[in-house]
Amino acid sequence: MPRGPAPARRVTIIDVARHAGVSTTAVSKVLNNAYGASSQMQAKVRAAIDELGYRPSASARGLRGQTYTIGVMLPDIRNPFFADILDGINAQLDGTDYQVLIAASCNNEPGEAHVTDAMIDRNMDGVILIAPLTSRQRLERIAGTMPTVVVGRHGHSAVYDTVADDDFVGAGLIVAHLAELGHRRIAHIEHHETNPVRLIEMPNAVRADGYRHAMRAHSLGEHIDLASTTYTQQGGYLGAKQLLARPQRPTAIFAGADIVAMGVLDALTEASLSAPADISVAGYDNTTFAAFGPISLTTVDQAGNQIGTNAARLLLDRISDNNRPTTQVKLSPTLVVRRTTAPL
Amino acid sequence: MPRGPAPARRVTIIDVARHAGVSTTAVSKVLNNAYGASSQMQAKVRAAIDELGYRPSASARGLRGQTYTIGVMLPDIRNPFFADILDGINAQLDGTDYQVLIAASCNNEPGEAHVTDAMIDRNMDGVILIAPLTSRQRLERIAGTMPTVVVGRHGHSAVYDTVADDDFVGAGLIVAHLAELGHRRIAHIEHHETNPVRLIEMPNAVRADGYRHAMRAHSLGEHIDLASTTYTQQGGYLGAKQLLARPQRPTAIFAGADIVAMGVLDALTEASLSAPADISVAGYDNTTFAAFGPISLTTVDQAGNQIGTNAARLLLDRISDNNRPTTQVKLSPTLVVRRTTAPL
DNA sequence: AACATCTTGGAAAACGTTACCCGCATCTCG
DNA sequence: CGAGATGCGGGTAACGTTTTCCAAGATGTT
Repeated sequence: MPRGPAPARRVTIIDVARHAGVSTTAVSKVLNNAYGASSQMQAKVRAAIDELGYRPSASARGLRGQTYTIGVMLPDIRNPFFADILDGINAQLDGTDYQVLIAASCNNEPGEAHVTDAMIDRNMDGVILIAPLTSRQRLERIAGTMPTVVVGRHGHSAVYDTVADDDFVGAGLIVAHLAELGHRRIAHIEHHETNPVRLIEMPNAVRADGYRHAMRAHSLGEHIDLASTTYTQQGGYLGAKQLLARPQRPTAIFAGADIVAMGVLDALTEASLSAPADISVAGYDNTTFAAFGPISLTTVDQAGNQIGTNAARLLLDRISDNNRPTTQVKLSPTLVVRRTTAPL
Repeated sequence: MPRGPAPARRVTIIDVARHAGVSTTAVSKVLNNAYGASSQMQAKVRAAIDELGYRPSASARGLRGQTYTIGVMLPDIRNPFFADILDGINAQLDGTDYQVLIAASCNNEPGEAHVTDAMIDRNMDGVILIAPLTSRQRLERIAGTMPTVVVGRHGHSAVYDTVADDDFVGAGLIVAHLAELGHRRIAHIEHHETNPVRLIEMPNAVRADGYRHAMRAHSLGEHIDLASTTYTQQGGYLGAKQLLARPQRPTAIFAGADIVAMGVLDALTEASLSAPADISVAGYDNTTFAAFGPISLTTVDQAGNQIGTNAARLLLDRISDNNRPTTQVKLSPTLVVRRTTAPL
């Protein structure tokens, strides 16, 4: 069964112009709210647009100027925290002419390079890069090509704006909470990192730093105990197994991310232990699943929604004025106490 | 601090041609592996491309032909089942020149229209629409504009390919499993639906149908009991509260989706009940979180990965030959028994 | 040797927009 | 009333590709 016979040529600006009895310039002016179009002409043109169902071609527009497209690079589509950020972005961009397109699952540097190149090739008007691994140098090159906002990475740049949560403070909140409950042997599962720049800029490294600092501040320096794996469920599982095998088993585990805490709970179940009866467990991110009743994980809320809103706002600002100085937004995390942590 | 002074004009095909001492036509031919380029010239051109770091502009390409972009429309980025589909799509497209871009969170018909229009405007080479609510008529109009694959919706079309799981069979698997465990009062939480076309085509409706049919096949017709809410965690929560308030409380609840089952477990926790001790609970989709140890939900596996792989393959086929007859792929679900269901 | 065919490369015309500039009316102000 | 603004509309040249063509030389066929 072959497809319909009519390939149906697209309606172009020329068709609209002819139908309204004006020039293409006029139509373009109306489309862009540009100067030099009487209200009478605007009406005529808009009527023609509606009648013909005309929609401008983004490709053609891109060749001359804007594409009205904003790219969002996501490292991991499974982490529900990123969904919160997206909601914030969408909320801010709703009602504008911009369309958000997401590129997901670029979980390593070459993958990220591929995605950002693709966004540049497609003449996107701006990009929001979420927790990128890409080197600083490359990030700045990208930002030199198109308006860029980097989310969830610390450090200051003269060419791109940043939005991040204060992970140092956040880690401190968890340690303080656990210490207050009487815990002393508080262990941390971190995402392994050796790259020197990332050790300063990446959230995971800052959280680990915040953990160490807070432990010392509570005079618990001697109990600092880290398992170094990855920010995945698997990483949490493996990290917990390491920690449970220690001669001095910790009484509380601070997982660097909720998804890591899931892996910890998994390992506890397997070892016939439970939280908080045997071991207190805390996460980070306050994802939807942390709030889920049967889990009810103590965690840190990053206000993903606000992160997204801020990122989108900064991007729009930069699109409209590429020469303004860069901005760094740092948001304050809050502690969310639930049922996986208890007094010792 | 103003941004760098060099806007750095993009390298174009003209620059490459000049640098290699050939025509732009020649460069284009090499780029597209078109006929009429000696291997000697290919080498020259490729060298120039590498030296200059040239990348073709997708906008300009789109104006003449392909954009090498494939759009994926996702109704809900929080449902991890869709992530499995995406993985399948990416796996199939990896290594090709196509870039996948996702538009998410269009959870109603106007939202979907907005997204599909945006994809058409951007001259995408093809789209994969996942569980769309859009009317059949509009779907066919979209498919008339660009290659389209519809995922997770039953029914046959002459203009677009489809990939779906056999939800009717899947619902039967759950009912059979529960009946075998001795349950008779097996209730179902469905996604409310009144639109007549969708009652036939949407997975939720087919699952509800499969449930009814299987109940009768097991001579349990008199115990058919439905709560009609939505496929969300909230929907599961509300549905479960309804069912728990029935004079004849069910002994097993079949939730139409894992995310719904989460809500059910939530409601059980709140009512100081637990699964499977007090009530057996089953979901549908086998999402990552169903496999999560502390939850360990009995469910139906849809092989999201294979769904994605098939959808991407069909799309590539249609892009290369838009006149071949349409294909309907129907995959068979499998039962995954875990720890939320037990003998009565 | 004459003719047909194939190979290799290039010139030039699209594709659909927007930006720049120009021309004509119509005001405004001394 | 003349000169300068101002308002309004259009002509046309880009933007960076791909896609016809077409020409010229090489090769093969009678």
